[in-house]
Amino acid sequence: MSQSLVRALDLMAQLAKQPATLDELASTSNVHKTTVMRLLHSLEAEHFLVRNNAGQFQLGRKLFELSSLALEQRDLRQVARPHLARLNDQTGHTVHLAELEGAEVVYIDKFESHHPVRMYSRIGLTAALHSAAVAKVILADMPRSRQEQIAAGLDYVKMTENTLTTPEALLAELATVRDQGWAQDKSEHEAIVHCVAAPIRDASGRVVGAASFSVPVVLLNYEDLLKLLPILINGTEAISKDLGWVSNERNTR
Amino acid sequence: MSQSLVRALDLMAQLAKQPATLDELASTSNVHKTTVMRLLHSLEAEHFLVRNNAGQFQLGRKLFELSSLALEQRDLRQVARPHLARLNDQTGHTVHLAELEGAEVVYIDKFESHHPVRMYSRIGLTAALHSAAVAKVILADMPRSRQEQIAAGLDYVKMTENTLTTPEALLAELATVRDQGWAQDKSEHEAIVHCVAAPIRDASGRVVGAASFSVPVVLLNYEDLLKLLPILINGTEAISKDLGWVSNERNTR
DNA sequence: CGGCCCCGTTGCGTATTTTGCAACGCTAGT
DNA sequence: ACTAGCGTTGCAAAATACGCAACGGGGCCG
Repeated sequence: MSQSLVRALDLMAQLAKQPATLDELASTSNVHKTTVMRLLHSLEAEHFLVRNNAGQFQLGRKLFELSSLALEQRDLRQVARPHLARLNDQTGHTVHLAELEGAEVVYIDKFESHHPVRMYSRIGLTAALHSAAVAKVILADMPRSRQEQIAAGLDYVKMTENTLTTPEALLAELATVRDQGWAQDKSEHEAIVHCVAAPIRDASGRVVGAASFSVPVVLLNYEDLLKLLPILINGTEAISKDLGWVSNERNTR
Repeated sequence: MSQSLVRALDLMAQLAKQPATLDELASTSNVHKTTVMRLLHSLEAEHFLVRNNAGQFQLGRKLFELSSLALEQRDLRQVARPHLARLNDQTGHTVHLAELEGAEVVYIDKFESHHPVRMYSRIGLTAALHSAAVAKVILADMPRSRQEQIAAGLDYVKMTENTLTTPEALLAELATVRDQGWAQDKSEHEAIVHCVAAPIRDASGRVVGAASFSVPVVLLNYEDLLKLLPILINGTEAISKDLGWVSNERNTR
């Protein structure tokens, strides 16, 4: 496609992990040193890159600026933010907001736990479609045919004892989620955390995103986790209302 | 430099402001439609771009991922985070963290005010060197010669009544900041907010960043703002210590 | 129903832009 | 003084990106 662009994006991805020197970048990317340098210069000129005190290259302010700007553009995020902050304040637990982006479910906002035990996640990462609670919630709203298509295409990496590993299991789970109006992740992704998620709908009644609590099992057992559900659903419904959703409307997909 | 790359970065900057269609992007960037499309395709393939429901192009998850990853790489940010969170909790006011990046002072972290009146800022933006308190703090640590060089190169846009408008005024201010160990922004940037900032030092004693409180004048008058100073400095010193700074060391730049 | 406008897409020939090579300069460390 | 690591430059070759012109499919309006 566009060679130089793709190469530059790849360099940025490398630099996101850690600052590096020219030669390091050139060798790990199999691109000639000279070429790498020219790309870096362009990135630097546009402030996507800076050299740090050690003389290494690292990503620069323009990247952060575009990211935060673009994130603000997402209506869902804007509307949800105060509600999610409230959920976080009330419970002290990690709150995530996820949205469908193409064929992936992406975390677009996060509020850190107030407890010392944290879980690992990051804005911009994708949620595993067969294990994350937020993904289940979003998939559950899709037409059955699409669900089957997606379920057939996953590779069901077994991340813990409880991970669903077959399309059938996933489809059955999605049916449950759809009926009950929320989803769980009972240590299906990471053994040490479990989650509950609930859908967010817009004026058309379609699910446009999901919010979740992620809690280390050492803090709350499954039973206590479920006690957070009313609070969560209260929050997601408030967000949905802000998006124009009317609750008494018959949700006829 | 690298034409296609620079063009692609420019497209991303456009899209950060708002989602757009192919033709819109082509016309505002003076690049042929076909070319724009090919660049967009490359960006899309790398997940820097997605099409939204309306069929428009918007920035995608990879951008967010790289940004948050790269931000985590910044040692200062990592170390400062819990301290800043505490400052934010204690006071409820907006807390900023800024760092020198090349010849610019960039906001690399932010904790929102708990009060309804917020101020406008964004991670990745640069601070105005002649008015922002965080910038003053960082500049104040530089050698006099460098200060003069920078002071001579600014364009002193007058943003409020109180904005410093001459190199002399700025240099005098920097001397004061250096002596007193903190800086103010008395409605010099925005008439409705004032700030106080304090330096963060690493093991070498050099100033590596600054943290600040930004408070709307309607919430606190200047006198009350200054009462936040002990809390702020307490926080920045704690961060400095975490970075290996030893307080009794004579600060002989 | 027909025509129009907006949006994205494709094929092709050209030449501009990017690429790789080889060699150089600088600094720091031994 | 020698070496190793890092970034930089000039140049010639060609691969890559470019612009053009034209197509196709919706959706909207008359």
